[in-house]
Amino acid sequence: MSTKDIFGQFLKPNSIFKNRETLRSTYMPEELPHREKEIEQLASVLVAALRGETPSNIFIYGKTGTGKTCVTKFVGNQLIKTGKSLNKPVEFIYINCQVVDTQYRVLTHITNQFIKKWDERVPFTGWPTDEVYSKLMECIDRFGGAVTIVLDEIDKLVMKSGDDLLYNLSRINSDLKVAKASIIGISNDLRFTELLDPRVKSSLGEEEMIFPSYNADEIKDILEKRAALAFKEDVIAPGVLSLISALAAQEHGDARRALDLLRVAAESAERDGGTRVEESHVYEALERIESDRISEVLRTLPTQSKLVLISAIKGEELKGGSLTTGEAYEVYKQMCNISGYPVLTERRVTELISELDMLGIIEARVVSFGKYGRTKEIKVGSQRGEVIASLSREPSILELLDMKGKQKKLDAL
DNA sequence: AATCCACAGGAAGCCCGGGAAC
DNA sequence: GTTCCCGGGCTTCCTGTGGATT
Repeated sequence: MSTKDIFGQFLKPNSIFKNRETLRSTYMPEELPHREKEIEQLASVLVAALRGETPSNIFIYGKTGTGKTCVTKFVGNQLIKTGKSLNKPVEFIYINCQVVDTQYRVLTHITNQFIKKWDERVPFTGWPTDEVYSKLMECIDRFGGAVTIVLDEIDKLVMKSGDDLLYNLSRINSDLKVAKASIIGISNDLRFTELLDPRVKSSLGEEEMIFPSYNADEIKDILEKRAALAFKEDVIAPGVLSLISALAAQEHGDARRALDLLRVAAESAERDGGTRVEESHVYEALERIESDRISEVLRTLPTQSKLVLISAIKGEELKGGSLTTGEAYEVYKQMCNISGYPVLTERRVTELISELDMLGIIEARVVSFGKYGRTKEIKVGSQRGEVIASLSREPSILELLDMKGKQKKLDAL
């Protein structure tokens, strides 16, 4: 290549964006349309913090993309702001329990939020949990104000490590001498409270809020407001926003997904060098989002999970249909022997299969063949091609997929 | 109605690598 | 050093179960 300006060619032309960031899920808009009621309700509970009282604990439910996180953070920001202007000590701590996913980690995370103000820290491992808890109490009391702790995706944590953390946090106020604390739990699974100890349930569920899904009109409205911030004039072809809202409404009214679709569609329009986002770009985006998701998941998949996945693909191919757990395990064992990886137990492999199912890479559902047992029916779903393409980027894996003449062994099945 | 298959999936505990405190 | 913690991956052992077959 000559001295051509390689970046310039991408920088200069016809960017259709005015501000791309406004379409990202991290962006916090100044207003949240169709969530006024929820904001008000949440604020009416949390205002107690500004009066020096203890706000009630709250459970928030709603499907993904219904604005739970957004509304909570929004109100939290306002709370801090107002607290500052009134000179009231309030603290608002947000934790995503899918990322911070054990009792110990949540406690250290919260503690470190306070502690960093006075230059210490709790190590990420090493201390007994109750010591972290005591330290947390000490820190909150030293802070002395009202603390609101948000546990987002709380169902993930409870499913993984039980409700010990929630039990401890629910009696937090009786351990505090001067400060006050309240908990906001956010979940998209309505049934998860069934897993909780009744005491925890009643203590944390003092207030309950349910976020309804957006309908297509509301999503369209949200999109229009964001699009006005994100794009230059007349960039969106007519019908595009309606199409996206309709697609998102099909998926239980997921606003985040709608915004993603719009952003990715616009990006592919931009790449084409076009000046308008057309409906075709939306369909392109639909596929692109899915395939990006899959390759991202596969990239970070542990080797054993990959082996199980390949076994499912290969087994399906050999059998010409869906597999049972037992069949998949047989293929998996062969696969390990061939490639020299250690063979895990069937118990572990069923767990890996379930994980792959939850990641949406394969479909595994429990079926009963009556007298002939009860097992899981395993299918490498509609994204089969995408999965294989993604896996094939790794040479060592490619070898396994080809299975170079080793079918003989597998034919024995 | 009872049986019984082929697993599902819970519980406990091991081992390892991280670290703290003494 | 030793001894204590926590978490992740894993095994061992186990009880539970939907529904075709008996």
